[in-house]
Amino acid sequence: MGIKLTDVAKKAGVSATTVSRVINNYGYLSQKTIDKVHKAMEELNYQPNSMARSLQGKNTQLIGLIFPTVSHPFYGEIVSKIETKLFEKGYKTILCDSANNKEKERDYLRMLIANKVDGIIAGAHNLDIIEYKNVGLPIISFDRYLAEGIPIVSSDSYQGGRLATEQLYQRGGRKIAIFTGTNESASPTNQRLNGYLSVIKEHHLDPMVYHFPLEYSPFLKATEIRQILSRDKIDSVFCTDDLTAILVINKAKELGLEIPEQLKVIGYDGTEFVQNYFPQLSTVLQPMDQFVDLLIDLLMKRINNADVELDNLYQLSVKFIQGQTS
Amino acid sequence: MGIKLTDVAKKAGVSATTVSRVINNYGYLSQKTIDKVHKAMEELNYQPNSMARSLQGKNTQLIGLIFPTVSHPFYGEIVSKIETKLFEKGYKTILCDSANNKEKERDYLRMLIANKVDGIIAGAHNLDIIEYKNVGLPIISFDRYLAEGIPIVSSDSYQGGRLATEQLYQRGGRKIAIFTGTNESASPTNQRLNGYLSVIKEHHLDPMVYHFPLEYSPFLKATEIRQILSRDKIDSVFCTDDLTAILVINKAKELGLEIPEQLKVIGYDGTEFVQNYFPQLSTVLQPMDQFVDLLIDLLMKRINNADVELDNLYQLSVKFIQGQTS
DNA sequence: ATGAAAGCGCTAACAA
DNA sequence: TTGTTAGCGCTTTCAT
Repeated sequence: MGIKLTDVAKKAGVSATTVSRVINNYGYLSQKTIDKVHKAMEELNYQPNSMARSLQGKNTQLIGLIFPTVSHPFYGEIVSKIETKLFEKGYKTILCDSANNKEKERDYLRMLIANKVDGIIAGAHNLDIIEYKNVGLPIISFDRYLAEGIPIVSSDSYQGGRLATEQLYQRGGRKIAIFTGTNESASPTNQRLNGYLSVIKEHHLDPMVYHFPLEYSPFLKATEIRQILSRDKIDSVFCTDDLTAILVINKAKELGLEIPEQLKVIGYDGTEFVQNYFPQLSTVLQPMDQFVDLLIDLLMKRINNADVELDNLYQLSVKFIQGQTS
Repeated sequence: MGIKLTDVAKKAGVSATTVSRVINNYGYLSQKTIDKVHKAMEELNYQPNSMARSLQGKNTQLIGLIFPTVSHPFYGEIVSKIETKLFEKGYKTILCDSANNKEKERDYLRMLIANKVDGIIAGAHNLDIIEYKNVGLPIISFDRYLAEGIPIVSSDSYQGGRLATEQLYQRGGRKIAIFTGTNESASPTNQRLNGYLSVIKEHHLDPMVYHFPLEYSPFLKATEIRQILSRDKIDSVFCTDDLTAILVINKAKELGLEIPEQLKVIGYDGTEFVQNYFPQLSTVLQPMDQFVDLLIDLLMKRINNADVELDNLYQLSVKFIQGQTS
């Protein structure tokens, strides 16, 4: 293997203990010794072995991130932000793209335990609640219900759903549809639907709810959207994510529908990516940076004190962004 | 800490060694013992400590991935694919978003060494070559020159550049511009420019080369693109990445330019994301899955035999995808 | 101010 | 077929 502590000790003419003290900046040391050791470390290009360090029961400074996939710009963006902030705090990130696959998620969870990560931030779940309960590690969840006692950070999806739907109504929409994912009753995301329904009800409109299974490919989804748009009388669509909204816009154009005159579209997420490359899209902006700050703050609290009292749900407020599609 | 091997040994009434043998499926064991141990492991919900294992000098089964940022769909997609494939092979992925930041990249490199990763796949570099040379770990590079002896996997950028430019010419383009990144002479990416130049020369056209610094925000880039489009006489643009192409299309629309009649645009990358959500874009498709397979194959070869002879450069062929923007 | 020795959880000779 | 023992690289009492 590489250069180790004893090599440095030998070179500097001191004991291993002393080198360890220098590295950890701990105990009494003469400046002369410190310099000697530093010099030896540099000459040997020495890197302490993290494995050996964490064997003592010290923190691994490793955090597991479980998200569906970073190939999705929304998750890519939040993962990137989390990773960056964690790195600044001296943590490394183990990336786990669960791919919405139960087996893979279970394997990952095991692996993270085996690797003695200090904590987990999870934005995906397909496992039974019990499996998350048994992890016995600090976990914070993003936008999903995992298990009792695991705090959830999410946007105020109910308000977000209301905001988008109300906008569509104000702009003249009367046949307002919602395009959303599969019904996961316990997750905050589902509140977008409830927000939509409440506004629909207030205005005495007919709800038009379309569910798209998670495992649908974008192509399949697009095909179905095209069918819906050409078949059903719809003048407005609230999509519970921006990418679906983009599909709707593409298909509407193919069908010769004028946007926003004949069809109004509002998305949900408002990533930097969408703001930069699809600035025309009206959307509900989720506070990504606040998510990240809060997720990490909460996780750090749990890591430093496993018994700290945390709320079950943290809801951050959203903002409507007026584009040209509504 | 958690449950350890000796706890299992005690519970099963055997020695630690025996438990170790069961875990590693190694040496002679009676079925009875195996069952006993398995039973104890399950009852205790035991997970071996990877740290302790790798201290013996065994592989950590950890791979470091250094890429600019997974918030970019191209890198998000390739990182996601790499991660998935590595996981299937029993490796875990440490994600390093270098953010094109020299300090961060250096810190990451140190950290990966300290964590004794088995290898590195790097798709970013801002460090001096010497630093990569000194890593002393299997490294494979994606699309960048890192140092002598570190194999590069990339698309055939020269051909790609020719392909796109030739297409623009065939479709009637005579004022063909290229929008590209900063000049990094040693990197394959730069060959896209050379491919462009060669076709321009063949047809006796004037080269129109626009460089955009890497650190430009999309907004800044868009502003500049708008200026260029309204100021200079250009009838075609070859963008060396798809996102820039999207910006060009957005700004062209703002300026009332008809696409492809008044302005033809071709991008480069052809991620699944762009194919799904921007199907109208003409682009040069990079073979993502082949990249991933090759990167991992090469890395595994180096991991299993540090002295294995590998080529310096692996160029995979690209494919032109005809959309509606050219 | 520094060093010797024990031990973190696991594996691998070597014995039995 | 199983157990004993030493040791991976580092930290941490306890001495000196």
